Amino acid sequence: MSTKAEENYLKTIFKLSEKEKDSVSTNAIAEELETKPSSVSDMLKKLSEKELINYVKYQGVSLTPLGHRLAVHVIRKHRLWEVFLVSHLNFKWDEVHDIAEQLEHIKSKALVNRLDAFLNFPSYDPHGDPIPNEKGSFPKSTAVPLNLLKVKTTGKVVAVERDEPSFLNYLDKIQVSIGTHIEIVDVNDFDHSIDVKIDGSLTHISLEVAQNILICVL
Amino acid sequence: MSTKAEENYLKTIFKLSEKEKDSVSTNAIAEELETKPSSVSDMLKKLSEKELINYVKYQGVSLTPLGHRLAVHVIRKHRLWEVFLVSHLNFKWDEVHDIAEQLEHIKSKALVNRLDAFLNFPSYDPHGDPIPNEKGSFPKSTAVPLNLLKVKTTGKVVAVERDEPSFLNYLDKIQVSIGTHIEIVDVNDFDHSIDVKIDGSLTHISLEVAQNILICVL
DNA sequence: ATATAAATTTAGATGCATCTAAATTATAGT
DNA sequence: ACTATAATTTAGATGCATCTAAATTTATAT
Repeated sequence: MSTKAEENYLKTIFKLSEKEKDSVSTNAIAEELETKPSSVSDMLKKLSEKELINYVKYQGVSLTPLGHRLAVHVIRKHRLWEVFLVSHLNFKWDEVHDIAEQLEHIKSKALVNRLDAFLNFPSYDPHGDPIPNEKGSFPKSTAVPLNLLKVKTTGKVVAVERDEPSFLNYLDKIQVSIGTHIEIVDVNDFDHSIDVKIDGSLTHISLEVAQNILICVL
Repeated sequence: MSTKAEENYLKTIFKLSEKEKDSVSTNAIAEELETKPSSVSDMLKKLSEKELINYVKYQGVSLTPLGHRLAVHVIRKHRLWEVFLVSHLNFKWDEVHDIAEQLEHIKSKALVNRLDAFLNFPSYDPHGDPIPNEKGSFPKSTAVPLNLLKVKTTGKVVAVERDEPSFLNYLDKIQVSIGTHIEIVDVNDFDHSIDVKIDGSLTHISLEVAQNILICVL
């Protein structure tokens, strides 16, 4: 049986693995979890003993198939609870992350699967993140970060890559949500900020924001 | 902020306080929590330092107003989640206790209150136990244990006092659930077992079972 | 009233998850 | 190839929740 801390480490390693090629560094994990590298070392040793990660000292880590399965299952629970909170309890998309962080550690296979059915097997959470099914496979998606699009391209927001209320509130302010139509009007070569047309009206957004908005080109 | 263990101790002290007059003994707590009296002593010291209980060494404990509030809040969460599990996720009444034991420790005032509203502010959980409102007050109830009724009395099951699947499954088997009508046909003076008529058909039940079925006399 | 039994607490461990400070290993620049 | 720096690990603590075994206090029974 896995502890809450172990599950959070696996989830973090999974997340970092998506970006950072094959192996994930101790420091990267420490930063993501807002803890110390020494604490991470301790935990990596334990996860390795449990055969949840492949760990060679000083060489970074990767998930074993077992660890991968566990990480995906925790992510599944997190995202399903987020759907529940937004669609049935009327939370806003910027309010659900912290609560889901707690709910994702509830242990009951039956609960997850019945919740999934109750919610009609959703494929995406309120931030547009894909929800793996019971077997652990994710729905396919062809989304691209907004900053990679060329001028004149038009697309639809399908997901956002950050959970922080500050980011989500900003999106609310500029009227960006899942499904919003966006057209690239101009790209500033100096700071890579972008002029976009959001549902008709012109807005200026920074590179950092653009990188965290995923678009499906129309 | 309270830990899971602390909350479980407070809940147990609350539960035992209902029966055992004013103060609750270390041994009683240990037995209820299936732990050792020495562990209980340790925890009582901590709860006392946090001013959640009144504790005099060797003299048993009682809840302070603060401890009482916290215990009631945990019970509220437990019972609301049980309602959700049964009424929206189609769990049976004998399946929800263990899951609710986990869910009751989720920390979010907003979550509890929105769940309460989503469920339409229920007054009783699937076992008939009263659900305190946001302020901590319980709905009044005039229920009496089945074993205290006299022959010929008729009543309606309004609650059961145990959560174990073995007990609840037995009730399912003899077709007793919340709302069932029961008539006392005969009481056996030797072992205090009881002959009852349940929705028309005659059944024989033990004292122990009768003690755990709460009746509202009609 | 006092010995004995029962209940309770203390002392000293263990495992988990974390920390700081120090040591070790890897890497990058010249 | 060598050294300075960065990354990582180890050693040694701490706090939480638990345990066993031993000591202490309270209750009981003649």
